[in-house]
Amino acid sequence: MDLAAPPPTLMGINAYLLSLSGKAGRDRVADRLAALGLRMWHMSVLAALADFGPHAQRDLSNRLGVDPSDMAKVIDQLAGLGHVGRTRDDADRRRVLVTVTTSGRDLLAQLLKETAAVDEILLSGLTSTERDQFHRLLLKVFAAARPRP
Amino acid sequence: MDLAAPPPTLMGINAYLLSLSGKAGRDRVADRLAALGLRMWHMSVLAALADFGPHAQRDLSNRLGVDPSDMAKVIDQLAGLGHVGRTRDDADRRRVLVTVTTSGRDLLAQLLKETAAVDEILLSGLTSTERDQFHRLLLKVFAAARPRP
DNA sequence: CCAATTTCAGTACCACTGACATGA
DNA sequence: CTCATGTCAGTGATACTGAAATTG
Repeated sequence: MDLAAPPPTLMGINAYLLSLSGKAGRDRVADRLAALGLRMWHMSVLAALADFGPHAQRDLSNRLGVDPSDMAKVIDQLAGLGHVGRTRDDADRRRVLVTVTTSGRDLLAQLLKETAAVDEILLSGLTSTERDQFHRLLLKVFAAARPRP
Repeated sequence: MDLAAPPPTLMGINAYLLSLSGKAGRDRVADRLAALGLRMWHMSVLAALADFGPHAQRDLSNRLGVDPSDMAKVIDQLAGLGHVGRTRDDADRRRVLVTVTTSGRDLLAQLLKETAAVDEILLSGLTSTERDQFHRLLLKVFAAARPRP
C-alpha cells in the first residue's frame, strides 16, 4: 500500500481539492513575497489601483474582500515603502484617497512575475489547451464561490 | 465604475483564483461541519481509514499532510465520540493503530453529503460536461501543487 | 546510546470583533 | 444627533516548534 497516496474518497470532492490546492498555491506565493516583506494583499491592492485608479480605502476593502481593519495596515506598509500615496479627500475629509506611485507599478510588475512562476508550477501537468480550459472554468467557480453575504 | 468588480489583473492569476476559491470552499464546508463540532481533518481521517484500512497515527499524518501534533487531537476527539478505535500495535508498541468504527463510517457518509452540497454550489455555473472537465484538470493541479518537500 | 512515535505546552500568524476618534 | 470612515487593541482558530515520555 502506498502510504503517501491520498484517499480516493477525498479525491472526488472538489471542495477538498480546491481547498488544499489553493492553500498550496497561496503558500508558494507567500514564500516568494515574504522575501520582499510583502503578502498577497499588498499585490491585490496595487493591482486594484493600477486597474481602476485611485480608491477610497473602504472601496478597496469592498472590492478585494479584505477587512477594513487589515486594509489599514497594508496601506500603511505600502505607503511607508513609497509604493502608494495617501491623501485626504477634499470633498469628504473622512475619506483617504489611495493612489499607486511609479515605484508601486514597478513593484506590481515584479510581483506578477512571481505569481506567474507559481502558476507555471501549479499548471505544469497541463497542456496549453488544458490550461486555457482550466482558467476559463476556474473563473466561473471563483464567481460562484466568492459571494459570502 | 463597478466598485465590487475584482481587478482584471488578478483574474489572470490562477494562484490567486485558486487561493480565494479554495478558502471560500473551505469556509463553506467548515460552516456545515461546525454544527457537528467537526472540521475537515476529521473527515479526511475517516476517509483514509475507510479507503485504506487501519493506520498508524504517523502514517495518517503523512498521507493527509497533517502535522502529527495536530493529528493527536483529531484522533482524540474522534475516539471520544466512538468513531475510531485506538489500540497499541503489538509488533511495535510505540505505534498506535487507528481503526474506523461502524458509527465512523455512518458519520463519513453524512459528511460526504455536506461536501457534495458545497460542490454543487461551487460548480453551479458549470454544465455537466464542464464539471467533469474541471474535476479532471483539478486533480492534475492538486497533484502538482501538493508536494511540499 | 541513538532513533522513531506519540503527546503536550507554547509560539506565530491570520482574519475578524468591538471600541474609539474624526468628520459629513 | 446619526451615520460613515478609518484606526487600534484584543480574540479565536489554525499550523507549526520544541521538548518530554515511551519503546525499538
